[in-house]
Amino acid sequence: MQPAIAIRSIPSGPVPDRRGAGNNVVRVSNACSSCGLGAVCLPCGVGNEHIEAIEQLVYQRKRVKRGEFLYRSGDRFHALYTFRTGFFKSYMTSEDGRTHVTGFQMPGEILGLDGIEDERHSQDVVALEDAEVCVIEYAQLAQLSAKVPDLQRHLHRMMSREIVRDHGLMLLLGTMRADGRVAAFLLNLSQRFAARGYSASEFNLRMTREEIGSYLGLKLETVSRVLSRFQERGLIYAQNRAIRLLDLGKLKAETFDA
Amino acid sequence: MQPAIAIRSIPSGPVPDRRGAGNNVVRVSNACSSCGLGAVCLPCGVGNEHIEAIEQLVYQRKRVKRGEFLYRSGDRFHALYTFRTGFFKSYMTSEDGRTHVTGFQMPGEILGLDGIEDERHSQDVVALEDAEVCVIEYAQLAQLSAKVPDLQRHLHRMMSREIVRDHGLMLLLGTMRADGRVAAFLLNLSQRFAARGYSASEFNLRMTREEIGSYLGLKLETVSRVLSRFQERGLIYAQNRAIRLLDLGKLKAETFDA
DNA sequence: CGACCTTTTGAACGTATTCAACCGATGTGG
DNA sequence: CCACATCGGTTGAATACGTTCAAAAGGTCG
Repeated sequence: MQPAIAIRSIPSGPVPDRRGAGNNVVRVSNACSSCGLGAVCLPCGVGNEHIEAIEQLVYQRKRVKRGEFLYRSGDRFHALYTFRTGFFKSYMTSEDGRTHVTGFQMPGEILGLDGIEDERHSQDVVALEDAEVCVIEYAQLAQLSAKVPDLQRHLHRMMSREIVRDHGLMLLLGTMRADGRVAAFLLNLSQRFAARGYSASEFNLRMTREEIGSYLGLKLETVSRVLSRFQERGLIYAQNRAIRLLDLGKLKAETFDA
Repeated sequence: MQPAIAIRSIPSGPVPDRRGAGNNVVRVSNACSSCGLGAVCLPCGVGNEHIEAIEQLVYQRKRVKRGEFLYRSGDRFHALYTFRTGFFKSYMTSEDGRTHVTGFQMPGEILGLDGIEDERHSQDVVALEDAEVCVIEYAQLAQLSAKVPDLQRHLHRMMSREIVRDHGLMLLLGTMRADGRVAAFLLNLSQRFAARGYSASEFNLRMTREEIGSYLGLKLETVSRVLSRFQERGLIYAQNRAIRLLDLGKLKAETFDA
């Protein structure tokens, strides 16, 4: 048995302004410019001269506690969401009740795109960690993006990114063995933590083995076994939710055909 | 051995205007209004008063012969595509050379959305059947959709639909057994043929067992075996590319947990 | 008409799943 | 504060499913 390690939990993001508070709707007027997520969030790629306009879009903040839903399948679509702090998972349920986790979302990533098609959401989105969510009314976003080409472009890009991401996941689900899937999953998390300024090699998982398995098309026991195997081989150190990546090269190699 | 059946191949769509021909660029000005794909294509959902504007977008037609690429991974993105006749497959290739078919496209469906993100296409798209493609310059589409809210809405909807479609496929790849996958695949094709006015129960596959397998995350032998099994049980009749669905109910039942 | 590609089918194999037991951490109520 | 219940995670053994390897037949296209 290896010694336990202490991995600091990811610190909370900056606390937003609370001026002009309504009842349960808190206005956060110039939030975006002080948010620190600029590089990964909506304003990214939009010129500074339009930041103000974007800030007007995010007219409402919402707190979603761990275990609560941001939205549910069948809910009427009216807004897109991003968030400063917290962690979400999204999942689909089929007619006959099978469920599949479609993604885990980190601060700055967009949620709600599944609802545009037919004005109803087709997934459930639940917080795995308390979250501060920025609500972007779709009607307003559409209106503004018609006036600000950069914003339109950015919105399209985000949707396209989601499509490309999904294709990547399909490739993983369609062609990789269990070891490759888990390795790819860990490397993906690592990269996304790094993009947010956290350690690329040490982090805490926010989800259970079962949720990982659902995401990767594996059973929870298989995920557990693969993690144990990686640990035996010295590729990672895993203690429950705490993960330390010890050999990124070998982990990457696992994603090749193996 | 059952007797061979003759399945009519899907008739070609209407032949577009060719007035105002350039060199290899053929202008097809009021193509959309006479195309017959309205219900499934770009103009769908956009008021008649704007049809003309949309027709201006499709300023170029392109012929892509069977086996030729519409675009390739890495190609610079500049346009979205739809088509009146033909059949395409799209696929991704990973760093280490594994490939995965991400979709089979029928007339009226949109191609190219994967390229918006970083101005490069991330997939290869190849014709499985000679095709007449409508090229929609992205810059123009973006410009027009800023002026025509219905068009903007419709564009967003198409991207969202692609996202939702991909999630459905992920669910299939992540949770279904071989029989369920193949059944779901056949039913999906059936539905899409029906939406285009063709028989829902009799059609010719345009793709090989290997391509089906790549799409479904199975090997070609497995696809072949499942089809044989379905045939023995009287769910379908399959003779090479010709498919006849004999029991939609039982086929649907295959997609439930089995 | 001939070469090549696609499809089918069989048999052996390997990988992930299933079922089950156990452990440890977390949280609740007495 | 401790006892207990619950949940999440690990591990083992047997099983089931899809893959791999191989051979042969049937189609298709130049």
